[in-house]
Amino acid sequence: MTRLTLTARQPFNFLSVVNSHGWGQLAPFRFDPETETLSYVYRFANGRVDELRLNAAPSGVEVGVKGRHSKAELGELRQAVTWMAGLDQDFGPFYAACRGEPKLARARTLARGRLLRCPTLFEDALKTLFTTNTLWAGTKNMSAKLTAAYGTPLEADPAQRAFPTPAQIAASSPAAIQETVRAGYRAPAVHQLAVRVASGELDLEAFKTSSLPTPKLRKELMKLNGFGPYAAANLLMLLGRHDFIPIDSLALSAVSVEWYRGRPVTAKHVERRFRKWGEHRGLAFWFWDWQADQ
DNA sequence: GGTAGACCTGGACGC
DNA sequence: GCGTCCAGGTCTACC
Repeated sequence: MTRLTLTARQPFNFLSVVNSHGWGQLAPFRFDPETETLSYVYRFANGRVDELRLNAAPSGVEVGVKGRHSKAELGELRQAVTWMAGLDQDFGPFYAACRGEPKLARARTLARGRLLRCPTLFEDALKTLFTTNTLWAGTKNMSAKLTAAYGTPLEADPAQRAFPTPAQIAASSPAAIQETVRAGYRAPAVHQLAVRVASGELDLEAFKTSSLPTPKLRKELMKLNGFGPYAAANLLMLLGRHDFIPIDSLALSAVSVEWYRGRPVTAKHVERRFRKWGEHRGLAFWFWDWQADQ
């Protein structure tokens, strides 16, 4: 077993990352609450597949992976986990903005702000697509079925698979994806995204380091088939851009209970309530202590 | 710019 | 076991 200890910018809380949103429940992630271990079946750039085991370390994250690995593989692993757990993200300006707001009083003490991410934006994009117009059980199902149908198996335990690459999905067809993944009308969008990325026509990963202003980046994301305002805002949050709020039905309901005595509200009401948080809008919304949660 | 309806799946419910 | 209803964002057509 190889063990790496990666240091995070402080404050950092491993469980806050794991529990930041539901990604830890989506294949090929798996979380064991007893040991507080987050597992992920990772596919290296050279095609090798291994299971990563992530645990809290005093100053960041400890990564365990079976077998011997080359220097290049370990370097790739460091880079991947740093991205996934947002180890180098700085939330100082957000915490400063939270001062004086009781509804965000716990943000700094719990080191909230980081959102668990997948190694590739392609995987985050497909999972975001799987959250649209369905219940959470459906999102989990579609992620699990896509991984099981197209991902490369782990040699030691073939029941476990890595998330499929764009090429693996592109080699299939929308009809096959609809049938095996039960993705419904989303299947053509899933296949089209995979084909565009696999062919090199679309460099999704470049969005991670894009210098485009957030509104322009949002426009680019909304050009993708199946990505409307909610999905684009969700991906922007994962990219560390927090200017837009992913407004779904739960968001409308939470804002309705919080400020409008349960009366129906629209996206404009949500935006109005969080306008003052500027570039931290998404974070303020995401980590707000909602009445509806109590 | 706003609204209505179609797109799919799976869970809940009634019979 | 079967049929019906409902929740969930995006897209398109229409006003």
